[in-house]
Amino acid sequence: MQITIKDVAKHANVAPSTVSRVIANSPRISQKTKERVRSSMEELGYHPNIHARSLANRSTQSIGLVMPSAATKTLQNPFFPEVLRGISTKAHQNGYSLYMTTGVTEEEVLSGVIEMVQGRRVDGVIVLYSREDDKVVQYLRQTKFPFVVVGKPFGDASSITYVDTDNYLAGREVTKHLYNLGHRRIAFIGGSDKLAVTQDRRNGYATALMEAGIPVREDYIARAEFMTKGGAKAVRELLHIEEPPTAVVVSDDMMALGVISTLSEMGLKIPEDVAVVSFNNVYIAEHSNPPLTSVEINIFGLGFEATNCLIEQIGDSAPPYGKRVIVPHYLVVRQSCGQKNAGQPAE
Amino acid sequence: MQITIKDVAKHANVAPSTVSRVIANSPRISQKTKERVRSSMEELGYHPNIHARSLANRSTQSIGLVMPSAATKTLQNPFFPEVLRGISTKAHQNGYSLYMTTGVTEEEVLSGVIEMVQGRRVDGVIVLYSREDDKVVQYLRQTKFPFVVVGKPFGDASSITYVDTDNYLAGREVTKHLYNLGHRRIAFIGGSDKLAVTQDRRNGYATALMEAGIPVREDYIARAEFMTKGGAKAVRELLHIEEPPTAVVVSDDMMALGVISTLSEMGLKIPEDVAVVSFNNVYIAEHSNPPLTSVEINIFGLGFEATNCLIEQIGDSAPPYGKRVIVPHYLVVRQSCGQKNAGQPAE
DNA sequence: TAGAATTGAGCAAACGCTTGCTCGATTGAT
DNA sequence: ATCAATCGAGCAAGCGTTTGCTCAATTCTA
Repeated sequence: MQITIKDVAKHANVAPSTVSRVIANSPRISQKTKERVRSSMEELGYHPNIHARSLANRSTQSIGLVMPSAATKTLQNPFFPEVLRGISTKAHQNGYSLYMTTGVTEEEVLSGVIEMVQGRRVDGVIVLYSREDDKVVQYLRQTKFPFVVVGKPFGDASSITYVDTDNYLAGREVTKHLYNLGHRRIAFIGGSDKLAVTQDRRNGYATALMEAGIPVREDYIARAEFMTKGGAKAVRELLHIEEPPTAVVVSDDMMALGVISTLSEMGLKIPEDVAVVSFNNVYIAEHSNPPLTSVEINIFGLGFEATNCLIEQIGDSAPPYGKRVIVPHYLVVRQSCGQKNAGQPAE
Repeated sequence: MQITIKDVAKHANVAPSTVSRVIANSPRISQKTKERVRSSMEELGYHPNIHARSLANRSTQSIGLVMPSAATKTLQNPFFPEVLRGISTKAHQNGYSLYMTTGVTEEEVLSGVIEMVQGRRVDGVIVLYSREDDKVVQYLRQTKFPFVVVGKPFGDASSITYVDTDNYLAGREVTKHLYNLGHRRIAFIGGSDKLAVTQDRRNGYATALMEAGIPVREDYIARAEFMTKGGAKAVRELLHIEEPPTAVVVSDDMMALGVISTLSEMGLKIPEDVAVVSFNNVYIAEHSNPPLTSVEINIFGLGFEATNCLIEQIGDSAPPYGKRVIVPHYLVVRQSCGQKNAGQPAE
């Protein structure tokens, strides 16, 4: 059987409550007693039972992670491991551990979350995506359970704590960069339209075009799955239109990988024939062929900050609801977008 | 406050114990009562408190994950997300959730594990690596706590359940493949020597050479960190020796990425000047430049099977200790190793 | 139709820990 | 030297479930 607080108490010749207070390092216990109890704990190899503790004081020291449905697919995108690193680092620093549920459908994910929350399995939740009409966020919000979103939430964003990249700005900058390189026919390939990240980046793209006096062509905007396959498919379509783009803004590195390998297969040179820029600057962006120009968004930082906010929220009962943290980004220029003047000038 | 079993009991006009038995779907409860209780649960939105349940039950429905120390670094290698996918899939199918601790030093990891185990936070543990003299495995084994190792454990492997690739065989095959391509000066770049995976692959490599009548040269064997940086450094050293190798077996795709980009930087062509093969066939192996020839080891399957074994172990009290599962692998030939006759024939 | 067997549900004692109160012993003030 | 204040530690009541027993009601047997 397990060694319980009673065993320790007996061994140290005190009451269980005293042991408990020693663990909590309560000032009500004398130094002498504390030492005696501590050495008993040591000697017996005592470790508190987490469930008993959580039950008694209604706090687990853990954080729930919500992945997009089909988490299992998602894990293939290096974004998630990286954000996980950030989360895990901060969580660990503060003595929290991580609790993951995965589900393949939206319903499964939601019920997983409900279980975490109602079952008091976690103290707070981090939602690793932001999707329109998302049940999870709705639920979390209405139950007033501590949570933070990675990405910009929909609806009444002002009341939700979130950490995000300024994707709108990033989209604008990237597009402008291509414009400055001489490109005039610039396309956009995004992931699911329901995702905030796609919308923001696309809007930034459109704004940049408008600022440059270039009309936004619907047929230059493609959407696809967030993986290489999606990118491959999308770019194929784009290049079949009459006046094919000379540059393309891709909303995600993995998609961009798909884009560039497809272009190579089609016999097109990057960046000479088509320039490519994308977002996230995941680990492998630098190792693709050619290396990807990509927006470094500090994914680790997103995770880290999100966890930070969550822990704040859990701690203070005074809810600093509606806090928002924007993690800075910057463009990392590599070969895939070409040099100045390398693009085909307009008309 | 939370809705408890008592609330449900009151609402359905039964005793708490009855509610509990309804949840467990005990045959001792009549169909009628079950339905009544169930609809009460539904109506009140009842969800059992996990901690109370675990406390009473002595079972959590969760699995502990042990990452190598510096987990946070490790997460950069796509191996882990992928194995996580496998684990998560199987775990989810069986109603288990995942519990992660991370630590940066070995001691931290160990104490995390002890906490999980002694604190009865998980029902079993999956160790995601295998290292010589590993305290975690020692501990787990001596406490007789259910666990399985991904990778081949050291010491008395026969008493430990594990799932693994036949890395020895894979190492042999890969080396032989290079030999058949005409290479005679074949080097090996491995990760930490303490890791079973490195040792096995290296031994396979050495065996293949010996079988081919080629002496194993110590200066052809390099070790490095398990990431691109490591690969880069190692290959630079290898190419500085007098008779540089014409082919190199790299123990990990990420290292191989480092290798090939370093080679490119040095102005060497792959596979013409140096052929490269590696292991794991992670998602991006196919997207590197040139695409990597790599051994597909079914990482997902490793995770899945490991979870499967663990759940078996948790379930049956009859311990099927010492089970071992070998997940099959196969070589995926891409450009990085070149075609037949492309290598430089010996002498 | 009486008594035995069976069925369905409740009682209450755990599970291991926390925490508001209580209370004796020490210390300090007068 | 007396009484109040202070300090250190223990008592016991939870926290929300599970589960071995008990027991009343029902069904069956003879």
